[in-house]
Amino acid sequence: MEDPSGYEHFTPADAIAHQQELRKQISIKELTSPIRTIAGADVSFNKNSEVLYAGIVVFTYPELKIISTATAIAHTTFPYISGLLAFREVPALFNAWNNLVIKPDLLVLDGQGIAHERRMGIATHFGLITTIPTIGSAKSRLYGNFNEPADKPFAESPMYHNNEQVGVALRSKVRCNPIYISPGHNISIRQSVDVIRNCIRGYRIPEPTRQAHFLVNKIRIEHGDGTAKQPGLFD
DNA sequence: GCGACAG
DNA sequence: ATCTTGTCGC
Repeated sequence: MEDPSGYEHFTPADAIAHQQELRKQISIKELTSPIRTIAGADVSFNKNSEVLYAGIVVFTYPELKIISTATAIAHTTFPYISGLLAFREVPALFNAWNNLVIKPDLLVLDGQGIAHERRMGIATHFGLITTIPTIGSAKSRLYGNFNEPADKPFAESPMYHNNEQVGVALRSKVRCNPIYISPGHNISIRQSVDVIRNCIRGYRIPEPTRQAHFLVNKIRIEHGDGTAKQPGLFD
């Protein structure tokens, strides 16, 4: 398990080279051990602020009762660059992860897994450095072509790049845009979708991610970072 | 050159 | 991602 704390000084070229190196270790295969706990992770921040608020919420599975949470506040100067999200958010998430006393059997990240140009979405990246099985559940598409899934509960449509499937567009809620599911590491595509389906509780966003989102926004506001505005032109 | 572009 | 009120549709 390596330390992501050095990402701060990476250039975009360094980051891409690192992804090319890490991708060699990706394993997409059935998770055979039982899933008794699952967790959701998310990061919150103010636009144009270098402070990130990371949080992880652990649940029993498949009941989805919250049993534990952990947070971390971190600083970063790595900008948001499409395709390099992990280099901005993983260090903060890693700190929250280390603050978790009981590690879950599976972790859901807010972003892509292998549905990425180098198969290195944030879920895959986090799975590789922690060795924990991960699933990427994104609110919008980054990579992969697909047909619009039917407007029926849990309708699915595979996402491909050439002839390779990289994920699934899932209609988690009727009359809402689909969510994009892809395995991160140490789990299969089919299993990733089945687990996420079991985590949908009446909302478009799966419960682990939803609760993690509430948690990180709460600590951001508590920390007094809730209403920072654009730097005034005269102050 | 033009369009796309996780959070 | 965050800010932010109303408004259209089921």
